[in-house]
Amino acid sequence: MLTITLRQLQYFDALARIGHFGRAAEACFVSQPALTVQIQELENQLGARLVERGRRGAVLTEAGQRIAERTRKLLREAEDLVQSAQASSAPLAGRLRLGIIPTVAPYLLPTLLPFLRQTYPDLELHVRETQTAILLDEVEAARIDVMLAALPIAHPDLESLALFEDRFVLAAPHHHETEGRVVLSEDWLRREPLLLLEEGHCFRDQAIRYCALRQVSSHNTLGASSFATIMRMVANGLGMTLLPEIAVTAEARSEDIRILRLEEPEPSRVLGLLWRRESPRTADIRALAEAISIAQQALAGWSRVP
Amino acid sequence: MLTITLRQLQYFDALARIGHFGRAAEACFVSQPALTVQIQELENQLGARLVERGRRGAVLTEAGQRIAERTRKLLREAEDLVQSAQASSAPLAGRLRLGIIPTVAPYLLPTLLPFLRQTYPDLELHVRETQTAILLDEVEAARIDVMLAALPIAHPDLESLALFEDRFVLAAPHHHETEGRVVLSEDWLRREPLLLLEEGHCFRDQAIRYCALRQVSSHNTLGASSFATIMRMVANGLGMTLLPEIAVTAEARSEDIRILRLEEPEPSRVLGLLWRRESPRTADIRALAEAISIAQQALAGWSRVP
DNA sequence: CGTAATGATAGGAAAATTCAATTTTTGCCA
DNA sequence: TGGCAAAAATTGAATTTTCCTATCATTACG
Repeated sequence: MLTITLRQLQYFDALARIGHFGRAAEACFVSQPALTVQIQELENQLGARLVERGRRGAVLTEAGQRIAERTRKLLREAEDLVQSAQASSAPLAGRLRLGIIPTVAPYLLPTLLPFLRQTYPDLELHVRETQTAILLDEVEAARIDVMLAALPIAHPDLESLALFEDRFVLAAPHHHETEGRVVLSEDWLRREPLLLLEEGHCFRDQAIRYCALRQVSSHNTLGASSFATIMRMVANGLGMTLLPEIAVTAEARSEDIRILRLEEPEPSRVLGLLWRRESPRTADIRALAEAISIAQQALAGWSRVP
Repeated sequence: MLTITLRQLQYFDALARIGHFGRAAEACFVSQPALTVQIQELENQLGARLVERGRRGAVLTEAGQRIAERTRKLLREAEDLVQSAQASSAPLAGRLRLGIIPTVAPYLLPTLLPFLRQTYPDLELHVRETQTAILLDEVEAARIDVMLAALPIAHPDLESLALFEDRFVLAAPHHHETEGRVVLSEDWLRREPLLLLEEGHCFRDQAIRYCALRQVSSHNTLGASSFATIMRMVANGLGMTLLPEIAVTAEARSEDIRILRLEEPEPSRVLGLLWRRESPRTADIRALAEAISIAQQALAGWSRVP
């Protein structure tokens, strides 16, 4: 008679992911007993033990793992169902949850958000900023609808759309008076350390890969959590950094910083959207892509890159 | 936050299928207001109108149709999830819902059920007897797990497994003293009307197709709802009929009935199981197939077909 | 108009879910 | 072994949800 409930499945999904009754309950914004009871009820309904309770929290049984997999799928589809209903009305109306990587969000959003608010007043955009790996998890679990990150990302269940190319430029202290394109040499790097973001940022990896390609070692990598910090250091003559062009306008205001183009072929990243292939919001997502492109073009227009 | 409930979806699914609040409520074993309220709640949660209420009941809106489709899919998967848990323990344990066509059920079940009860005491078999078309719907909607019917049936979402061949024999009044194989001729059919089951039984269609193949017209087709009725008439000399061999032992007990083999190539049907490709019970279903084959062989051993 | 069919609404009862507080279980370590 | 601490289960009361009966509102049709 199908007596289980979506709530039970949500609790179980949280428990399966987190492996701890108390913390899973917290993640669901309910008390531990509430979650415990629902899990027990689910086990009764299914006639199978799903988790082993032990000193170190909850561990899924074999059956539990199978069920957890189906549960995730079911919850994704339930999400889709709700989204699908919301997508029924106008384009870009209702709630849309967008994830953006930290090396893009602060530069794109100031242009994108006002534009969206004006063009699609019925859109309720939820923005989440984290690193690619976490965003990928969340897209896959239908906790966000679409993410903006650096492509390419190969994933069987995700679809992607490239939006624009974002070149990397060199930000150095103002005493560098070089004209024209710059060559990144080992020699130079020794004099002027390269400051990079902390681990986990894909931009950091891309920068390191570029250095490796240019046969220069990129040690001495501070590990800041934002360009703002790094640029403060650059302005104070503590080193230089690679900066995505999209960030130039915002981060290189100071007269103490000199923005230099790199020799051809210039390094760059391709930014694009990713979403679950089965997402019912594809129409909205394509409209969003359009909006982002417009915002980016406006942004590029103001750039003071030479 | 995913605030809809499976119950709402069940009610909506019933409403979508039935198109009438009162009767849908009845089908869900709740009162009409209960269903109405849940549908309203669902519409609120989704932020979309799903049904047009009118004088002639409820009609789905365009959005409603899309949602109904997703709802069906979701409910199917929820069913699968529950089944999948029940399938975890022993083979053929837990509830298994089997649909059988009426021209098979009464002959196979008396042998099959005791055998299953003995071999798989933990199996809780629910048997449903109806015609192929209805069974197909129910298999597809995951309201039954597997069906036994005459193959071939082509359906993208269903898998099938042929179990055994069931020949057709001729059941005629005892005054027919013919020895050996019989040829079904137009001439004969004029003297002795062919009695058939009512519309909807696939066996009726198969019988008619055989007659057409043999170039004899098969009008005068009473339309009984069971072989029992037909055989009573045959025994009283009111005509003859085609009978599946599986039914011979049960239906041709009377000395007033003569069972005659037909000339080669003998007509027959292939009986087999059908189930949804994604059903989590395939292991159980294959065990069931085994059991049915055994039951059928026992049955064939007792047959008094010449 | 009245009527019959259909869905919506109201009010109270029953069931479920939840929370805070407490107890039991479990594994660990002295 | 016995105490300790973390984790989950249980308890009991409060809250929320769901349901039912009875009634109302709307609509189309004779």
